[in-house]
Amino acid sequence: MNTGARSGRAADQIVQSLEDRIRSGRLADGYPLPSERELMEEFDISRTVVREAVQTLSSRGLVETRPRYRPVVRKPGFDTAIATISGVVGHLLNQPGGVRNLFETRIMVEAALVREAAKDATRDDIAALKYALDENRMAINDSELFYLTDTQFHAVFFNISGNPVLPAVQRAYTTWLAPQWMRMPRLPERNQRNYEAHQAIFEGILMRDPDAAEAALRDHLAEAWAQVRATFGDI
Amino acid sequence: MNTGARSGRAADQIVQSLEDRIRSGRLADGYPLPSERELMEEFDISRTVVREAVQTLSSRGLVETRPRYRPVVRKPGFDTAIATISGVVGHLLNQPGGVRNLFETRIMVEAALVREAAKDATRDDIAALKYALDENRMAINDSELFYLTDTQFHAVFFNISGNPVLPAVQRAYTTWLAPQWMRMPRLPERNQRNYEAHQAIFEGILMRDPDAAEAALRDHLAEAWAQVRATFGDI
DNA sequence: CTGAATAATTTGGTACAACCAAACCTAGAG
DNA sequence: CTCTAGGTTTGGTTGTACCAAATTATTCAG
Repeated sequence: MNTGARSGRAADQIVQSLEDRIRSGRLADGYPLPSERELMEEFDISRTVVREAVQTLSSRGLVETRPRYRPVVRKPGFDTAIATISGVVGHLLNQPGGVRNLFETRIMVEAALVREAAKDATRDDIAALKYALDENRMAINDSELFYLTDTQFHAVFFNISGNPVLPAVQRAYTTWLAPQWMRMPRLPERNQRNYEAHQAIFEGILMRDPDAAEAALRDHLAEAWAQVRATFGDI
Repeated sequence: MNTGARSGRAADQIVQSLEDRIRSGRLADGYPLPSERELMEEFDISRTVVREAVQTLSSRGLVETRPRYRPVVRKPGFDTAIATISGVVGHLLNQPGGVRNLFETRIMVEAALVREAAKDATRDDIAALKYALDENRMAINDSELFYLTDTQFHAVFFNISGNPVLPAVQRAYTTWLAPQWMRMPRLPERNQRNYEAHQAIFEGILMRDPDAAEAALRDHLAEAWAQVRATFGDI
């Protein structure tokens, strides 16, 4: 059937339909989509449209496509949402002030989290912090490992509230800001200083002193930023 | 030339190339993309691949496509990034606790902004707040207008820092949470209470008292949330 | 000469058939 | 039972063709 350009959007109906199936679970998470040829029969459309629909689903993060593999259904999570905008963010970060603007929001968010931690952290939360801090200390002489434990330490703050948005946000920050960090010289003495900064934040939380904890966090991140600037100049 | 499936990604190269041209300005913002047939000649590929590339660009927000019109180049901004994930976010909000999780992050972010405002707001910032507050008061009896001025008042906080990410974030919050707000009964007495809450926040900032301002903001948003729950139940 | 009506051309949306190469599946050899 | 060889399915790509809307060129009335 050749109906030409009806409304200009044949693929959208397919997208809608598949979207419903994914949300309802009729297309189960982790399983491959029906083959393109099956879909074109089922919906009575050309493969062109099927492929367009699949691509749309892919760009919305509802299916995961690798070249030459069957698309795999993915029920979207917050990480999916973040991955979706990574492309655009890449552009924004390359603009003047892009990295700085993003990093500033990170400071703001994490400062808020640290305050909340200082006010509300449970015994378990503090134990988690202590553990992460110890891991961090033991990695001072291994810069690769230190980077990991550093991230882990900060991650604790994003996990405390239990709100699933926040860990995703942290992963976004680390992903997007990683290119800068990765290309910076790894100096053990910096590790030492960073560890001490972490310790100061931890102290503030232990003391239930939001202002002190926040101040320590801000110092820490401001210094990190200064190091970035010293390496890359104004970005 | 039929080279079959070489590497599985012909469109990606085109996307890359066009992306560069957009970023460098050789494809100027606001102008239409070359026609599909021109592109297929220039890159020596089939129209299928051209269309696929264009769709990818569209999904990344680098071009704006309307059915039957030439795609228009759009240099991405933070709003573009937000628009890109709106689809996925829609899914997430329909999940249990989705709205709540998002609203909680909004409280957190805005609380942080209010604190910063209380600490650092300039004379101009405070004037802007005062103006928004007055507009808000004068709209108490017009629920439609009140909603607007309400949003405007909160917007001031997202603008103070000058970081362009934050206004985009606020637009995202208002867009994504609007469906709930829109369907809630508009009662003048609620307008009155909300105005008073805004006033309290403003007072806190005027007094340079971050704790007071934050507390007022949290009360305000918590009450808004309570109203949402009263209307929709657990969501 | 101007402006509106009209014709010609371009361009995006869709369909269909065919081909390649990688992934997948199946059956037979070891 | 494992492993390999071969055939089959499937995604990636091309080319051609057609329709209808958008754009441009042309014509003609005022």
